[in-house]
Amino acid sequence: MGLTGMDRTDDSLIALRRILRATELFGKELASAAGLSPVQFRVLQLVAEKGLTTPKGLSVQMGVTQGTVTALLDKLQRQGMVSRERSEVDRRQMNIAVTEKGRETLANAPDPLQQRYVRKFEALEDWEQAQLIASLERVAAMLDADEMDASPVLDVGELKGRPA
Amino acid sequence: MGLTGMDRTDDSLIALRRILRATELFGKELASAAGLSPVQFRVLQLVAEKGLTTPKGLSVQMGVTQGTVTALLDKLQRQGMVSRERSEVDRRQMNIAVTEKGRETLANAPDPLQQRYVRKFEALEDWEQAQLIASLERVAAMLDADEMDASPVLDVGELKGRPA
DNA sequence: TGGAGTTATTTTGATTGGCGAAGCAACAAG
DNA sequence: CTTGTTGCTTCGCCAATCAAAATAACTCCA
Repeated sequence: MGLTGMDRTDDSLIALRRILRATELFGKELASAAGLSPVQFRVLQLVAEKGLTTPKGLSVQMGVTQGTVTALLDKLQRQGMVSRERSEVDRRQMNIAVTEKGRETLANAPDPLQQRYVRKFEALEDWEQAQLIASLERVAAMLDADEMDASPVLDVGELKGRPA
Repeated sequence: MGLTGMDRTDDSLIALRRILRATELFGKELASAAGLSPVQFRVLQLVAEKGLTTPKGLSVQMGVTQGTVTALLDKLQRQGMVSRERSEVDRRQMNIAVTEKGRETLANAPDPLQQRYVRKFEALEDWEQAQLIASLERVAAMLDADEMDASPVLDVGELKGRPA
């Protein structure tokens, strides 16, 4: 059986792996460019996106334990990237916010992955963009949606409220 | 500016992140199912794919240093998953091969990500599959191809020899 | 032959990310 | 006020990673 079924599946998996690999490598690039580790950078981004979060929120979003988040925040705080303040409404909680320095770091750290991708994506024809989005969302759905706990995490996706 | 340009880019990035996240989580699942860490599993897979490799080859393929690979192979070897033998032709090199146990482990470790994905992918209409592949490859190209060192890594992709 | 330089691997000594369990403080419900 | 729950931190541990140094083997040139 020549170019049918299985081969196509392979092709799609290969493309997927390429995507995964590219993003992984760029993550490292990014990290060192910003003077933060990939994970630290990600935390900083999440905090910035939210404006204000809690360790708990981050741990759920990132799928790691709270202890891990604490450690990461320790480092970010030591570097002056985020601030930690006890919440007034519920004093068990800590409010995490980005500092000015953190914001600058984010602003000055060009995310090579996104920048390159964004540039190219925006150069595409309208219908191509639409097509790509449809495909990516479809793949994403095949990977996570059903059959899974529907994820504690979607966050970004939820903000945008995808259909399905 | 309503639903144009930027929003689309966002949508595509969100889908991308969803894909990334799903694979990351499944990696962990997989790992524990197989009794190996995600990275160890990946190494084992790579070795199996190649049939015979060297630490150097693996380090390039994975984008990590050789020291790291050595450590990983130590563990896999201790668990009887791979064998290390000095190469006859160049005795600086070590030949890494999967053992029977390693092969079994791979066979019995259901890759939930791939399985789920594969099942769904194969259920798609022909034209849908083609469309998805085209889109994924396009995205992959936008992420890695040009502008980058053309990557030391493609490996799987090279086996299949994609065009472009 | 015999260096000099290069390449493949391992070793060593860090750091980071991650987990689980234990501990502590604050809230919630009786 | 007790009991249970929740949010966070601490602690001890392990895996993954790196950079740099040490070894060993190869290559090449004179």
